[in-house]
Amino acid sequence: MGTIRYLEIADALRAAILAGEYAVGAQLPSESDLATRWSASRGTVRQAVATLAAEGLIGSRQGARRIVLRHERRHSFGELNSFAQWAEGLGQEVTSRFLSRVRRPATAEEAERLALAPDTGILAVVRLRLLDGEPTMVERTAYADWVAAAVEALPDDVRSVMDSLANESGIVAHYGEHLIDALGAGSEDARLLEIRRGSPLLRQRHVSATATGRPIEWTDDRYRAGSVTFSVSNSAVTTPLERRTGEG
Amino acid sequence: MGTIRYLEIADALRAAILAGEYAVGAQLPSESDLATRWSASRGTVRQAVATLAAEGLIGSRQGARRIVLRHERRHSFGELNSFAQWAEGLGQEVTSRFLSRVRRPATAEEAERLALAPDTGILAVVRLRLLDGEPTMVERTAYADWVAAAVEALPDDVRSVMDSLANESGIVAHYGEHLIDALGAGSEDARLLEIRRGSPLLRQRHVSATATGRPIEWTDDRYRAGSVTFSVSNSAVTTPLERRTGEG
DNA sequence: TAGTGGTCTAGACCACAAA
DNA sequence: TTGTGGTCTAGACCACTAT
Repeated sequence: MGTIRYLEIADALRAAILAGEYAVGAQLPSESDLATRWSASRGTVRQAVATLAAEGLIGSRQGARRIVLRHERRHSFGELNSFAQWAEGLGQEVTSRFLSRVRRPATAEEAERLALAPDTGILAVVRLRLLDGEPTMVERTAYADWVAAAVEALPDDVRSVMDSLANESGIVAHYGEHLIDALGAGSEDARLLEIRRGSPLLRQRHVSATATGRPIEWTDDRYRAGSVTFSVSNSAVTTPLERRTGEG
Repeated sequence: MGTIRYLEIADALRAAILAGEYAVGAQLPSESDLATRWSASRGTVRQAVATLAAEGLIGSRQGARRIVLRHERRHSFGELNSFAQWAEGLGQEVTSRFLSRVRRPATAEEAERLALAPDTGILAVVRLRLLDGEPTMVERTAYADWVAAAVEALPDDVRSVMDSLANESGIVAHYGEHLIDALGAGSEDARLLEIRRGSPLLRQRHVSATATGRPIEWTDDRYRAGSVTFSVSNSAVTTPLERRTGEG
């Protein structure tokens, strides 16, 4: 089947690392070892270990064996972009309270983030997300004009809009950009999350785009402080995280 | 010189993208085009474009040309790990108010994050960072026992501890892990940052490690809300960011 | 000095996209 | 159908680490 050699090797190595077969700091077998062991070429082995390096699990330096950096697995793209998918992976019960869904002209920021002409009609949706019954996050999403109809066709209580869009309309997110900062709860935030106005919130704004780079949605998610933490690992060669001034 | 072929190609492509020679969504030349144009093998060209893909600048899908996703450059590892280096890149004046520096036994969390035995002596340092004179961030760092002496040898008002450690002692950070969340200001935070207790703060905790994976420092940085934003870009293939429950 | 990862080549075949 | 990126091979030489 779709048995891709380097992914097989990467999966096996990842499984061994997550199972604790290598201590943090321990050395992995050499590339040539792995190549003979899997009867694969060195290039294929390198692709496998590059995958794990990109996941932050292992590190390498010229001349020395690769070393294990962490034991924890990394979440998938889907888990990052879909609250429902993430919560399910945790085994927590996720519910949604649907608050509003209106068509209106895009604000200047929405138009820019969605690469639309100013005042293009977008679909604005507000939802409250609960984890195990606890109000956890307020989600305000602007869907681009060209997906608005597909979103409106979904039932109000749909578990995951992005999952349903993928299944029903073939609209799939391939790229994302995330902006993370903190702010005080506004009055609507406070009422919905059952906290005081001005209480600290963790805000994650993100835009999802298709494989062709076309923006699908722009969302502003506000989490109660203490309910989630974002984690990023980096190295001198891969630096996915960036710090910016102000509110991005 | 250290003229590495694929980095040359990557640099040229990156420069062209940042200069706006390709619109967002525009297609890059094909791999074979680039290979002949640079008289390099296809493998080398692929390594170049993989570099840009890891930076989030371009995306790709089998069968179609690569496309440009963004025009902005990404910060370097150093800029992410060193507040001073980051602020300098912005052209803002960064000052530090030194608050305390004491040796004490590691807390349970510090010992774990630094991979030390419980109660090992660490060096705890607290600093207030100001941007253009504005109190912006409170930084609480625990340096591992084996670097404590080197840090103590530095002057109190050193611009960047990590830079100085690299220059003076050859201790260089190669890997980092970052945990980002929000919380309310404690009384010390509030006093130092000149805000009210409970005001929202953006917290970035991170551990830096050497090329061999040995943890150097564990820090808790708290930013005034609105002063910084973190940004991460991801794709279906590279997902460096992760969301976790609770406070990590 | 031997082992290891980093770079590079020149081919090959396949899966997928677009016309 | 043609072009494109994705996977894979079997070599080669170099830079660096470890001993």
